[in-house]
Amino acid sequence: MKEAKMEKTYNPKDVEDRIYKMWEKGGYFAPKINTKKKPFTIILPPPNANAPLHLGHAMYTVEDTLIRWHRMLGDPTLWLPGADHAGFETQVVYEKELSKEGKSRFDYDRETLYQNIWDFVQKNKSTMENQLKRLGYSLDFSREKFTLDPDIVKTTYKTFKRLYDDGLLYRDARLVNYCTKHGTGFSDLEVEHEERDGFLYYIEFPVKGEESLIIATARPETIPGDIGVAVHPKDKRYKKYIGKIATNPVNGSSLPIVADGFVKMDFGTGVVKLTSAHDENDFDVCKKHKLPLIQVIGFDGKLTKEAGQFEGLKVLPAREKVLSYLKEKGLFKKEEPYKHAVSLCYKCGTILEPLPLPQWYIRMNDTKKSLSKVAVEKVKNGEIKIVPKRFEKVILRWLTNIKDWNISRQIVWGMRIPAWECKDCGSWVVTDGEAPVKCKCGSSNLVQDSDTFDTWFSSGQWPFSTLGYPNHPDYKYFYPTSVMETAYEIIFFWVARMIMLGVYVTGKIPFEIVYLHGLVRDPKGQKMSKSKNNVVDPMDLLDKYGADGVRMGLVMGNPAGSDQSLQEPKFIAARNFANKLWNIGRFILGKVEEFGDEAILNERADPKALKKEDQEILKKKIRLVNDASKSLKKFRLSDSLEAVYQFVWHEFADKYIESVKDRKDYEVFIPVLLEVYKDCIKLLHPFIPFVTEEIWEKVFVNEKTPLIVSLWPDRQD
RNA sequence: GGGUCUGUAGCUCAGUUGGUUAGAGCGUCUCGUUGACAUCGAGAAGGUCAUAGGUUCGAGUCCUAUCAGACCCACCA
Repeated sequence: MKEAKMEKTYNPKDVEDRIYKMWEKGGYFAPKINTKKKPFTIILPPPNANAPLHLGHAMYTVEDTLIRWHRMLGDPTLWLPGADHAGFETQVVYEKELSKEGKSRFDYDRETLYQNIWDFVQKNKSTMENQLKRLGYSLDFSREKFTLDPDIVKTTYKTFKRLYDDGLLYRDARLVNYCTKHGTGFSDLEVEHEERDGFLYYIEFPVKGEESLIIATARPETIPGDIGVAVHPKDKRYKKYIGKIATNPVNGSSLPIVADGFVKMDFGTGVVKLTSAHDENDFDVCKKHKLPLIQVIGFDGKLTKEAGQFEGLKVLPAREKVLSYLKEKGLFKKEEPYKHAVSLCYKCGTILEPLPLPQWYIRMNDTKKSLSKVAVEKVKNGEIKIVPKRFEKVILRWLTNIKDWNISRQIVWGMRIPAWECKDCGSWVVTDGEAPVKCKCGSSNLVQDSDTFDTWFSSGQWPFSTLGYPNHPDYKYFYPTSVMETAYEIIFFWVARMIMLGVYVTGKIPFEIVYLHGLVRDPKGQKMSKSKNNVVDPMDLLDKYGADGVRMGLVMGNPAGSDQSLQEPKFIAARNFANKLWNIGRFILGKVEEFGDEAILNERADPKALKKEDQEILKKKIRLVNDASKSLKKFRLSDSLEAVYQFVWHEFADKYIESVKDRKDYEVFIPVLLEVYKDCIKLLHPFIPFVTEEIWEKVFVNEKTPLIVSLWPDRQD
């Protein structure tokens, strides 16, 4: 009893590390597989292994709360940690590091660059692990995974090959959203759109044997790459032009005039120039009318030799030069202000150029067994539930309008695509990772695609690849997982793709519930970003308020799916609450000491001796257990925590404990104190694990097992 | 162009299927307490729940419109 003395205030720093090590040593994070019980599983959204954790990652607290709750319910509970190599993101971060040393990625060959990034990532990975531990997360690190672990890579490759064999994967030279600064293409999702003020330029295109056509364009610099002109088939104004030949006003080339329904008669002059290689609509139309591709903008962002006299100019200077050339020739008619959306690189804001580049695409929406259709079904029929519900509409909308997914990236960092091109017959050999010996044409002149996967292609398979699909006992037992908890920001990037790939590969849903949390913003409600210099390091908060304070401060008053702005008073209140809770323990031990009867710690009160206030508080406690549990079942974590908070502070402490101070019948009220206190400690443990575990050790000295594996109040015998 | 969300006490926000005097934290004011806790207690002030209609016996909660703000999606030259 003496060595269990409690300090006057709860000091997280003296406690957290020791308690966490005790949990780890006891092996409590690792579930015991019991086929008679339904497991509870969460796969941690793998943080990007290119930087320390940010405050948003502390929202993983929601997961730890659910995990600890289920562990206390007696479910075999697995929370599997991991880290994401985060292909493009990490390469960008690493290149920034390089530029600080005055270097760039071009100073290294592929292998060296890869190895350097690998080392960089390993360092970050171990920092992150320690940070996750400091937050108290009861992750089973014995099962930790990294997206570039050999078994994960193998699984990802197998999926790639299967998609290919099933006809759901193809290689095509379409126009890709290409960032000339980063030197890679993106999927549609990574493209940012922004309204910009620009001009619509009206240019005269001479036509043999007819009056000239006037064409409105926002991109005169692409005129050297024009390959045709289009009008609407029903447009009376231009009927007579169809089939005739217009002249390219810049280089005099011949431009067939075709009719196509895609032309908007009421836009501009109702005549469109066709730039096969730099506009998606035009690209499609040209394909239909068998007009060839002329690339006038290169992958370096400069005009190609196809642009003739404009070769070597960047896009905007080229625009000026072309316009002044046209003005000289008298073919420039007018310009008018024009607001339109431009596509930007989400990383650097560079205007993306649609450029023709062969990429691997996953077919999404155009076949019976399309990935998206199956995913839509699983959400619609309720097999997968989304919390909060409003995001169901969001994800369904996206899934039903989805386009084919470009998974090729022209970067080094990531999983190299297991596809080889035969340099003799031009066909491709796709494998599940092994280098092929020969092409079907017999040639062994095979060269591997230099591209890597979109990082989301591998993380999209995370729920089953981490569990060892298809044969590992973990996969067989823990899949489908129970909950996927993540930020609503990545619902398309990640959640939707996990559903599609999970169902496609395993035939089962990857998770039953999707719980989405919101952003953690700065105190003014601004998004945190390095450029705004308003980033709060979660580790600083940890030092100030303890892990419990940070966890509680983030969860309290924050319902699923809503953003919150960081409020220090919330963390202060949470820290104070931990201290209040702690002091209730001190009070009880003080009473035990006062009456000098330690045996009372093991005894129950005689029901007949209970006073009215004893019965009252016991009754209220039962109701509390009920309410708190119900809220957790509905994923209303904040409600659960708040109910306990109110009860502990304003019922138990302010009223009952005050009422007990003058009483002498300690053999009655001390057992009551202990009974109520114990259940409160349990109800709070999922939220604030450290202080509760420490109290458990100090006050409930006769308990056989640590609090982390004790039974939830309503599960007691 | 389409869609979603938000607007509740001075501040930051809860408020699940509509139901008695609308809640919390912080802040403010008064008083108390230094033997559980000053990271404390007792009490108080403070809200036409954005606005205008509607449904209902009854609406912060449902419907419509308006205003203000945030965000997401989108190939219209």
